[in-house]
Amino acid sequence: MILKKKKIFNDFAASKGLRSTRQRDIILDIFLSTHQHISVEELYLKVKSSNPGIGHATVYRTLKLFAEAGLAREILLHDGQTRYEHVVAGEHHDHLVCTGCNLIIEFEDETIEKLQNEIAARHGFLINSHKMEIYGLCANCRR
Amino acid sequence: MILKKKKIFNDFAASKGLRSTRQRDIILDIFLSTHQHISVEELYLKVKSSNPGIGHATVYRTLKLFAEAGLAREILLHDGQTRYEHVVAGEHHDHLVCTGCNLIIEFEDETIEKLQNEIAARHGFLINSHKMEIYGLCANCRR
DNA sequence: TATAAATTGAAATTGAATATCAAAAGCATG
DNA sequence: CATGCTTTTGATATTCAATTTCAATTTATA
Repeated sequence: MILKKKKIFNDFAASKGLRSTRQRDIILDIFLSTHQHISVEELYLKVKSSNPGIGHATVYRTLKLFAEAGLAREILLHDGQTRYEHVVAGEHHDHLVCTGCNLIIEFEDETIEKLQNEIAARHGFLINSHKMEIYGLCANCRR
Repeated sequence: MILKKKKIFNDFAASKGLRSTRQRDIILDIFLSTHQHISVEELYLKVKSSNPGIGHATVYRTLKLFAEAGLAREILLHDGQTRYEHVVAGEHHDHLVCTGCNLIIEFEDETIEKLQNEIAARHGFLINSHKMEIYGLCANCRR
């Protein structure tokens, strides 16, 4: 699984004529070891703790590459930080976001995906990606 | 319609103990006269052209009030600018965004809304709002 | 190994958004 | 309508994420 993702990135790098560097390997390893929805800053700190030499800009640049390669997806929630989540082939999930405690629950719904395709087709759109977030209060915060 | 919205804002202001000011009236007028998805900067420039005295900060502050009052909704697309769209009571639409030319098409789908409610219920969520954006290429850009 | 090209990282820069705070304006009261 | 209190405004400074710059380093290839 992780190996497969590394291969995806290597293939992407090769096809783009990118060079293989120690920094990108490290950042990829650490990104793959994280949970969902990590912000660039969070990942940067994680990287920095084991590899103090790696700079800010490199983490930003590298995450953009991961997104281009199809390994990661940028998500904008409402805290002013860009976050990245893992892309799992053939799977797309959306988010329930609790405005009380910032809990994020992922869900997947095939019917919604289908409807999206229909809507896009109706407007002549070729879908590349989508995102959906539902905001509200989770069971805990409702009390 | 516009009058109704002004009333909504006035009622909101009254309930919050906010004062009625020339600036807020002007910004509301101009906001109501705009098309969908205006960025704060765009609105600021519009306001400034007829009322050079009105400041940056006031436009930001006032748009936040409109959102609180339920007249406007913040949307984050992918250009680093916060945009505001008009909220129409009882109606919610989502967006098809063309990554080629930045065309934005609105759509509404009741079935999706229903599914969202079911999903939320399944997780014990109380929905407050949601947003959905589908990214891809519009009919023109596909060619 | 030498060369050319890509990559890195520190620092500077950008740009959106917010905070600060003195001056101005709104509002209630006498 | 003058007074006094509070909110609001706007110029400016500040914050903070993200990007750009560019000299030094590293990688790939011959």
